[in-house]
This record gives sequence, C-alpha cells and structure tokens, in this order.
Amino acid sequence: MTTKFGKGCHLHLIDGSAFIFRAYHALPPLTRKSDGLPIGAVSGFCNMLQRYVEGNHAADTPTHLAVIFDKGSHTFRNDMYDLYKANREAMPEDLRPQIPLTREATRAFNIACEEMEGYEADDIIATLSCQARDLGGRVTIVSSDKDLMQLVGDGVEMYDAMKNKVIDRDGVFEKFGVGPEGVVDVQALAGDSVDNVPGAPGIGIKTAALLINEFGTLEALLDRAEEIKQPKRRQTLIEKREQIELSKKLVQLDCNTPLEFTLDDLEIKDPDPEVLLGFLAKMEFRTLTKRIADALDAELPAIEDAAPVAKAGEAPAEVEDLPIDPEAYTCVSDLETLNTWIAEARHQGYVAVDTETTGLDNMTADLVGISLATKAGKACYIPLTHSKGGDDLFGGSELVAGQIPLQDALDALKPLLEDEAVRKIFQNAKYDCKIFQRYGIIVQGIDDTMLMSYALYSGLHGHGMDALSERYLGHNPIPIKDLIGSGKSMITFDKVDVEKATRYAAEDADITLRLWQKFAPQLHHAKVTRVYERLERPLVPVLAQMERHGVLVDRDTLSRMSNAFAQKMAGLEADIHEMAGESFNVGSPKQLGEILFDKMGFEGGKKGKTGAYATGADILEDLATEHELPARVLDWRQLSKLKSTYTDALQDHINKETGRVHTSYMQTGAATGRLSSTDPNLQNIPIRSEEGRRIREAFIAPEGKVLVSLDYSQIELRILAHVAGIDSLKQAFREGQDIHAATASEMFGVPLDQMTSDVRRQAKAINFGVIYGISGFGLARNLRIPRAEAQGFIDRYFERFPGIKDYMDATVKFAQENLFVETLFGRKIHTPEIAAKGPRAGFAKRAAINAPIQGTAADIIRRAMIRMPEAIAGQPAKMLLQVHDELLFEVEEDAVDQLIATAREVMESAASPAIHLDVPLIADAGQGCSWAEAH
DNA sequence: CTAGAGCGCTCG
DNA sequence: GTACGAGCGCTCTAGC
Repeated sequence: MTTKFGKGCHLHLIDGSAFIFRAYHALPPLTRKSDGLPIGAVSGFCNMLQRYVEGNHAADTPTHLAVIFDKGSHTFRNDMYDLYKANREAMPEDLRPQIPLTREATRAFNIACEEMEGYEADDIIATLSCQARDLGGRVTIVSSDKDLMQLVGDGVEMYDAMKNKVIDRDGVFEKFGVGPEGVVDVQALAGDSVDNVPGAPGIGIKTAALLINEFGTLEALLDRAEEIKQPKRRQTLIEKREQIELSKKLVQLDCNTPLEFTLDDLEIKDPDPEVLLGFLAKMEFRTLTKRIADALDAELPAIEDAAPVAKAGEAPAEVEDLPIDPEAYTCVSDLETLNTWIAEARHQGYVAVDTETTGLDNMTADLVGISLATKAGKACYIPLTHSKGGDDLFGGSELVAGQIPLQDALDALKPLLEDEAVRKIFQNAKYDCKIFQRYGIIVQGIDDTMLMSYALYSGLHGHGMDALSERYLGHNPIPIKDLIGSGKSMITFDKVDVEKATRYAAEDADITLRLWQKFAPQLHHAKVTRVYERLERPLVPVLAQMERHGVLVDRDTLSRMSNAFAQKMAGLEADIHEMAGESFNVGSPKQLGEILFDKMGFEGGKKGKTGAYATGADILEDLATEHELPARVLDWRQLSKLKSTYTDALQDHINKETGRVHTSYMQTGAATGRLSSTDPNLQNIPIRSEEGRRIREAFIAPEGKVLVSLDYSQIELRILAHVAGIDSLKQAFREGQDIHAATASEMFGVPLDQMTSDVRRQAKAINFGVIYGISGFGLARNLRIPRAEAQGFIDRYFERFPGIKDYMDATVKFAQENLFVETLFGRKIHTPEIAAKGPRAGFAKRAAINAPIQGTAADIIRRAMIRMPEAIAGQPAKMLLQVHDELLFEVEEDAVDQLIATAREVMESAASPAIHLDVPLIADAGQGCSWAEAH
C-alpha cells in the first residue's frame, strides 16, 4: 500500500475529550427546546469545530484533520495498574448523553472521527504524530493537555485553542523545565493526582526537572540514586524505584497503536451542506445553523419553534392575538421613562420602531417623534418636536410642553439603535434608517416586515402596512388622513395634537411588531429565509446609501432643452391645428380621436370602456403613411413627453442643498425581485431615440470625477440558455458570439458571415418574445408581419430549440401545481391568476414563464450590489444608480480603471457561489462626463 | 376642488 | 384579447 501523506502535508489532531469538557464547562446547561435533551456541550463543541475549520486560529492551515476520542474506560494501562485514573470524577449526568452526539457532530462536519478500544485518545494521537513525522509531514496537536507535551519536537507542535497559542519546545520547557524528550521522565517522578499516577512521593515537577537535567535520564538517575545528597530524596528514589518505573510506563504514550486507518483517510474534505445543516437543525442550534448556512451559501433548513419561550432576538413562537387598542398606548415625556423602555427592549432583544416626520421625502423631512413597541399591545410614542399652530410668518413656532429634548432622546436611543445584538423591527426600514442617519445614528441589526412580506408573498398582494394589518391582523389602522388631512389643507405631523399622534404612531409600532411575530416563523416554513436574509435585508443599507448620494443633474442643460422643446411644440401645434382646420388640445387623445376618425374620416375603431378612439403610437404610425397630421402628432407627443416628464419634472427633483437628484428605490415594487424607482423614476430616462438620449447629457459628474456605467450583456437570454439547458445557445455565449445572429443562423440556416440585419432583427424579436412568453399575435404585432408568418417563426424556433418549449411547458405546469414559480436563488413569485379561466390565464402563463428569468437576473444584480460597497471600499468611487441590468458609479478621474476592474469582477461573479451558471456573465463598461457618454 | 381611472410613453 | 416587468404626466370624469 502506498501512502500519499508526506512532505508538505500538515496534520491537525484535535483532542476530542478536551474539546468536549471545555465546551461543557464554558456554557450554561442548555437544552433542546423540543424535548429538553441537554445539548450545551454539543453546541459548544460544534462552535469550536466550526471556528477551527474556518481557520480562525494561530496555527497553520491543515491538509489533514481528525478529531480523536477516547473509547471505553478500560485501557492497557489498567492492566498494568488497576488504580489508573481511579480518582477520576464520574461524568456529569447531563454530559453523558452528549458524548455520542459529539461523534455525530464530527462526522456531520465530514471530519475524520477516530477512536480505538483499549487505547486512550492520547495514544492514537501519539501514533499518528509519529507516523506523520516519519513521513516528513508536520503535525499540530490541538490540546493543552500536558500529557501530550512529550510528543512535541521536530515537526510536531501543540496548539492551545483556548489561549490561541502554539506550544513548541520552548512552551514545553516553560511547563516542565525540560525539553519534550524529558517530559515522560519528569512526569514519572512527579506523578499525577488527576490520573492517579503515583510517581515519587515528595517530588514535584520542579524537583523532577532539576534531577533529570542533572542526570540526563530517569534510568541514569535511578541507577545513580546513591549520589543524591538529600537523604529523604535519595531514600525515596531507591525505595520507590518500582513505582516510579511503573509511572513511567503509565505516562509514556504508545506510538504503535494498531490503527485500522491510514493518514490518507484524514485528508480534509468539504462537508455536505445537507448533512451538516441537517444535524445542526436537528440539534436546534439556530444561530450556528444560520452562520454555517451563510458560510456554505446554502439554504437554511427549517427549525421548528417547539416552545413558546423566545430566545433574545427571536420572535416568540406563539403570538397572542390581543385586540389592538390605541387607548392603551403611553406617551413618553421624560427621560427616565424612555430609559425603562430602552431597558425592556434590551432585555427582550428586539423592539419595533417607527418614526414620525414632517414629510415623505427623507432627504428633507425632520424627525417629529419616535414610537416603540416591545410586546403585542405594549407600545409608546415619544413626541420630540411637536409645535404649536403658529407658523414662521409669526416669528417661528413654539414647542409643545412635555417633550424630551430631541438631542437627549437621541443620545439615549443611539446605543440601542446601533447595537447589532438588539433587533430593531421596522415597516420599510430604509425610510427610518435614512432619517436616523441624518441625526448621526447608524441603525444596526434590523428586520423589516415589509421585506418579510415581500419574500413570503410576492405576487399575492401589496406590502404596505395598511394592507398587511388588515390582512394578517384583521385590523384597519388609523388613517394618516385623520391626523394631517389631505390636499391643500394638509398639515405637517409636528402640528398634530400629541395625544392623537400617540394613538396613531404607537399603533404603527404595535402593528409592526405583531406582523413580525407572524412573519418571522413563516420564513422558515416557506423556505425563503435565505431570500430574506441574503437578498432583501442586506440591500437596505446599500440602497439607502445610493439614495443619499444622489446623482448630479445640471439644471441649465434641462432648462435649455425645455425651451427648445417648447418652441418646436408650438410650431407643430400650429401645423396640426391648421391641418385639422380647427384648434384643439393635441394632448387629449379623446379630442384627437374625434378629429382623426370623425372629422377627417380615417379608418379605425373605438376601444376600451370609455368608448374613446385609440390613438396610440402604433395606430398613428399606420395613419402617418396616409397623412401628415398623425405624423406631426407623433413628433409632438415625443417632445411633450420629454418636456413634461423629463426636462421639466426632473428640475423639480433637484435637491436645493445637494444640487443632486435623489431617487427612491422601491424594493417591493416589482413582483419578480426587480427594484423600481420613484420620485423621480430614474429607471426610464430616455435612451432609444436620439433626441431623448440627450436628456442623459444633463446627468453629469462633478469636477474631477467621471460617471462609469457597467451593464450586464444579455443577462436574461443567458439565464434562459442556462435554465432551459440549450447547448447551442450556451456554446454561443461561451464563444462570445452575437447571440441574435447565432439564433438566426440556427433557425434559418444562414451562415453567420452571410447574416443580414433584417434576419438578425427578426431573430432578436423572437429571442425577446421567448423571454416574455411568446405568442404568434404578439410577435406579429411587434414585427408588423402577418400572424401566420409570425406563428411559423415560432414553430421553427421551437423545432430548433426544443428545450425552450420544454422549459416553458414545465414552468407553466409547476405554476399550476404550486401557484408560484421560483428563481434560481429560491425567490418565490406567486402566480394565483394561473388558476383563472379565460384570457387572464394567458397573462398568468406568460408572467409565469417570464418571472424566473427576469427574477433570476434581478437576484444576480442584487447580489452584486450587496457585495459592491465592501469591494470598492477605499476607492474614491460611489455607486449611484441601478437600472435593472446596469450600475452607475461616480468615480474620481484617476481611479476609473481600478473601479471598472473591481465592479466588473463583482458583477460577473455575482451568481456564485450560490449557483453555478453554464454560461459566463459579462459586464460591459463605459465612462464619460455624462450619463450619455458613460452608457 | 380632489381622487382616481385611463391613456400613452419612457425604460430594461 | 395578447407579448414580461415597472412609473409618471396629462386629460377627463365622478363625486364631495
């Protein structure tokens, strides 16, 4: 038999018993929730193992690793001396059942787990150490047991995991006063009361070391005992010679244990996530399971909440459905009371928090008050800056009495809000976190009921608090309208009566807490914990930061464009009126329809519920071949759109203080996992038309910086090629081919070098059509070809790529059976409409086909965004915007290349390690002074 | 006067 | 009756 183990290998041997006892004594007597089984030592043992394999230690990284256990209580030493270890205390009752579990734990980690009947763990360790050393390898013994110190020497060291210290020759010398080769002799003389090794009475370690150093070896000492000057010591050595020689045999470790395995069997192997997480979940180790699932990037297994008692920071398993009573809330008006609430939150490990402000724009809104909830029904409101009715016209407003000074309250709350160990529960955490950040508080340790609802129920309903409260708590919250009114007479929250505000604000915190108690256990059952914890929650601070940065927009550029558009529009309008023979509102589809179809007599039909003529671009384009008027209307509409939505409205969104535009990203807006952007929407800035594209010239970088854009190339088609398993498409992507041309070539048999732009255009339309859940009708309309011809294309496409058809059919079937579909990362998108009859079923089918593709792409860019801040930390660069498959950065001029390299790497590797794609992800980069140049 | 539906257009 | 996913400005109407 040949052995691979040799030079360059590094064997680590963990003393299992030492780990177990250390774990047992270090932790309180924990029990498994579901049945009360003691598991404290197992828990500690697993934690120590995990920390060790993570490499979180001072010793070198192992290539081979084993945990060595004792087996049975009778060993060959008992045959020599029946009192050996007779003084050992009996094992504690609650530790005994945990011993086999530590073996199971070791195997679950996929670490070699070794023991031998009749031998101590120390003998196995000794044997392995000798073997490894003889083969030229190195050994680290993970233990601080002094009995093992005799093994230290060339290539063999010990490692004290507790003190994170390596013990080498010097370390041994410190302990015994002799080198490792003298340890056995010293121990034989000094004896060991714990193991009941007799040794020489009256001689301790210090004396023993002195003697061994003087005589060299124990044998020499015993032979020349007569020479000892001290009479008592001389007598002992002579009289107790036999006992000392026995002691030496007892402490001498056996390097020739007949092992039934080889060093090669100890090679490090990765754990099987399913086995390991399964074991940890069985033990009900919540924190550790989560940590290891994170480390392995694996799905978190469900752990039943068996007992009603909650651990700190975890939701109670059983929620009391107390009625919601706004009169029961308290108003906190002094610091002492506030401190009792803070103490309760700390004691519990979680607290629901809500802020009240003067407006919805969190860049400018000021804090008015804060509400907290610690238990269902137990909530308070802390008014801070409520003021009397008078406004600034009368020389400023006066604060209402009975409020804690703002700064005092914030100083008291800051440590709580910034303590990661106390869970702060929000409904829409991004808003409140941004408010707090403006007051110098960086909230850590958040949960967000809105995001929980989104992870659980995306596609089923909205995730606003009112909807969630009604649906899951059967309670309609007090409408904000009742407090601040609406429309022109709307007031700001600081003018609201404090008692009314208390009922409203504390209720919001109470509801948030109750929703959290409902949702938290559901995440596990729905298997979306990982989606929530890895794709939703960590995105909150990233988006908050992007929104705070904002993007610089040049008002003058927009203003000049606006004027130019206005002039052109006026000219067009005059032309249109003249052609129509009367003056009318060109912006009114209703009036336009009447002019076109009633007065001018064009062919066309009524449409929709209102009975108005349809005058969409497609219809006007058809009419434009016959008459100038519809063509002019199309031009007018384009300019009108650009002016009203972009050059005009955008100016109103430029922040007075920053000169920048701060959009707001909605994380729960799109059912597929995409973000949406509002106030203003920066995800639909024109680019397709030359004229519209110029709007992007107004998005600029400040002096000395440039804008950098990176966008994923064809990410959805790549995902389709992967999920449907289309070899030819995957191959085309791997070779970096033009995918639409490749599709056309495959479909129509045209060689790539003879491809015409028209054939390619048709293939491109089909490719996109497939992603959208293709239909002959839709493709016909898009390509403006007869429906039968379009259907022919589709048929041929499915013939060439049968895997696509299979994927579509399988996805629809899955949706019909489960009423949801999933992305590759486990995001669930519910599709209840799939069960509907009639045309609605068609919509639902196409949506079901599209959702996993669009959603997987959305998940990938989310992962990139979550990793990005850390990846570019230290670079003079900021991530500003996300447009579904594009990220826009603002970077100092001389750092552009570095930023592109880093961001590209993050984006292109964003799918791994959670999933492996059969196609590469490619991000294209551009840069320039404006967004027009960068994209 | 205000809220909301409908239309049409912008983006990926 | 139809491509998938979004947001917003404008017009028009219903209803206070």
